Amino acid sequence: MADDPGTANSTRSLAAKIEWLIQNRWPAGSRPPKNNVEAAAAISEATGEELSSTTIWKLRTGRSDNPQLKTLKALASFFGIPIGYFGDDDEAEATAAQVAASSLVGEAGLNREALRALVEMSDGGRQLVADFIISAARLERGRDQAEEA
Amino acid sequence: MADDPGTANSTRSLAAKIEWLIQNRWPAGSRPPKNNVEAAAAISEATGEELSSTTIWKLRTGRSDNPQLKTLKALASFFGIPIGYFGDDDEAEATAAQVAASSLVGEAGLNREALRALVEMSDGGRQLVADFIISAARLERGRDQAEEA
DNA sequence: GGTGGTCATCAACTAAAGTTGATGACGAGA
DNA sequence: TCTCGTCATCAACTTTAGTTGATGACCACC
Repeated sequence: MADDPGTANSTRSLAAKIEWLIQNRWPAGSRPPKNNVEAAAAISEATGEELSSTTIWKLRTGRSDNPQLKTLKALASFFGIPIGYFGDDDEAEATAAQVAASSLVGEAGLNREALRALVEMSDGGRQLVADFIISAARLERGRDQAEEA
Repeated sequence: MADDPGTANSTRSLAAKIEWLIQNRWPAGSRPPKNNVEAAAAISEATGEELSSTTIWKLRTGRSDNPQLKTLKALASFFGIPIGYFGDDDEAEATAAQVAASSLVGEAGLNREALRALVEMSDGGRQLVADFIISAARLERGRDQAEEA
């Protein structure tokens, strides 16, 4: 795995990313690469989204580098990666903070319903929540310390 | 917020997602919605990717629902979200959590403090917070609907 | 009512993504 | 060397995303 777009890729073309997926993340027993016909057939069957071998070829060779959403979905689904993998490197950097934040939320153990509610809330609402959390935490800490003493 | 971003998240169309972004995540002072011409101009200027107002309109109204990668990149970059937001619902929900988290972390150090407090909190405390969020969101929804009427 | 400006909507066009079928290069037997 | 099969490559076609310019609805303001 000399080149690894999965970790610290920087200026890799879409073609390179897709090539890497095919070489390194082929499912079904992590089988090594295939020919384009077989690749297309496997993806089509696995995802239900029809993809021709020529499309695979164009993407691998950079003949086209602007696939449509349904194509991206099919690839992402097949290789088990998020669509964001195909995003810009700029964006990868920008989302790093979000990924960190999301792991925080994961640790925090908020349930799905609450998260979803949080998403649709106004900024003011979120501020309210933030204040609530802080005072709740402060209360909790104070109570614990009181018990210790 | 005509279209409920949170409730029927499972079958949220691309159009609804984009509409939600425009209504709820418009940058530049979180200004309320715009007309399509202004929206397109702002996105074009901010991202360097030319987008016509008709394209925005088609996406908002569902007249087209299969945008190309460069369009997705422009939208994601402009709204400060990962491209995965446009993916399937599982993935969208995951990234929605990231978006929420980033909103929490976003502006004030106060919010960062809230997240940290959340991590330290007991399970019971977190449950309390989750319930608080859900009812706050419900209240907010009710208030919005009342104002609309 | 009339006039003017704004803006969503649409029809017609362009560009390019994706498909289909053909071709030719290449390797493996015989 | 000849033949056969495989497969990347390509050209021609279809489809549709995205653009451009026009139209008419709507809302002021007079």
